[in-house]
Amino acid sequence: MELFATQGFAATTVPEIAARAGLTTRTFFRYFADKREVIFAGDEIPQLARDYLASAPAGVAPMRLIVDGLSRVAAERFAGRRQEVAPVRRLVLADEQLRERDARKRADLTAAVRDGFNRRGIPPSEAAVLAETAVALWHVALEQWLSGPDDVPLPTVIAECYAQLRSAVLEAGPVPP
Amino acid sequence: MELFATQGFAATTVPEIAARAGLTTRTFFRYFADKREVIFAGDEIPQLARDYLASAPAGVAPMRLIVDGLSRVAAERFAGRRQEVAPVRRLVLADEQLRERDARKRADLTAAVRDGFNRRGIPPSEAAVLAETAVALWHVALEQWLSGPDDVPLPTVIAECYAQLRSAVLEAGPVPP
DNA sequence: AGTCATGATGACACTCCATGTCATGGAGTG
DNA sequence: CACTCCATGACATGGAGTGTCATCATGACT
Repeated sequence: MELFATQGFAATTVPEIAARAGLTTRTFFRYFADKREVIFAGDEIPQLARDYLASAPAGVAPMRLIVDGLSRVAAERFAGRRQEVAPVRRLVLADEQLRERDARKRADLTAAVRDGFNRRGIPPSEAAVLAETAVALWHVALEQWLSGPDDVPLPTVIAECYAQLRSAVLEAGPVPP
Repeated sequence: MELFATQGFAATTVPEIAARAGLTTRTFFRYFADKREVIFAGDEIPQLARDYLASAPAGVAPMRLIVDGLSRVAAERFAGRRQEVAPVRRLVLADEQLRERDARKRADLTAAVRDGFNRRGIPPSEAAVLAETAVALWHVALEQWLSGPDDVPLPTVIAECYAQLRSAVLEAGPVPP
């Protein structure tokens, strides 16, 4: 992180990182699949999503499960950590390769949520729509939370985003026949 | 595409591609920023989205704009081309690097749609939610269309996906206060 | 026809990422 | 004390991607 902060991600080589950590390049690649993973390794959110969807009571409306689940993850893993998450996020957004890897991680999370809904007996097509919606809400809320003032809790932002989605759907009405 | 079909994407080197095309490796990289772009280059959909949102009449409900716009792009650019798009999609889904690039292209499209809504005067936060929803619907519908039978038109799948989103939101109701 | 600018391509060298392979050494175990 | 196991180092290699200069075809202008 020190090297990235001073030189940027792209300009920092793996040998540099390894040397700073007192290791060889080869050992670096034994811990991280590639250079980008050094930022993203150890992401537990997909597993959290699976666990939450597996343990939630049956019969709850899926979209309610989503808003509840997002708020819970927000409260458990992000509350009070905004000042610590924001710099990493800035680093990711500043580099094309990292944005790309971030997009892949997002796809991984979507797959986890879709899988979680499938295991709850929701048919694949609907599960896909729900998973995409969940992750979309999550990302918009996170981005907004990180770029906004420090005194707004993430669950509040999530609720606002969902409210916007809901009103957009209500305003548009059903699909024309 | 011939090389990718027989060897897979990862096992095909840029010198191989260049030689098959009668060019040098250096020239390949003058046309494509990297090896992955050879699959994705020339994607016009983000620009289509911008144009559509710029030219659509004012006052239309944004979510209606989305469903209409997606159906239009589907009809204009994908109607009858399912047999031609599906193999490329399979190639992308079979390779990790290509899935990653695909995720980035999706993010690019999201940015274009968000921008389009912003230019229509929709506030940033709402525009972000709308853009994410639009691209989510698009991807789910496209995936479902490509994996399903050949006689279902893409606009129909889009309408079904939106209907699922709408009923999920209606079922869940407003956010708890 | 001759000259010149332009742009595309080839040729070459180079750095960095990523991986396969074997050697080494230290921590436990009997 | 020998032995196994595992992490790391050392080394070699190949492929991606880029900078730089030379070459050559094209077309405009005189």
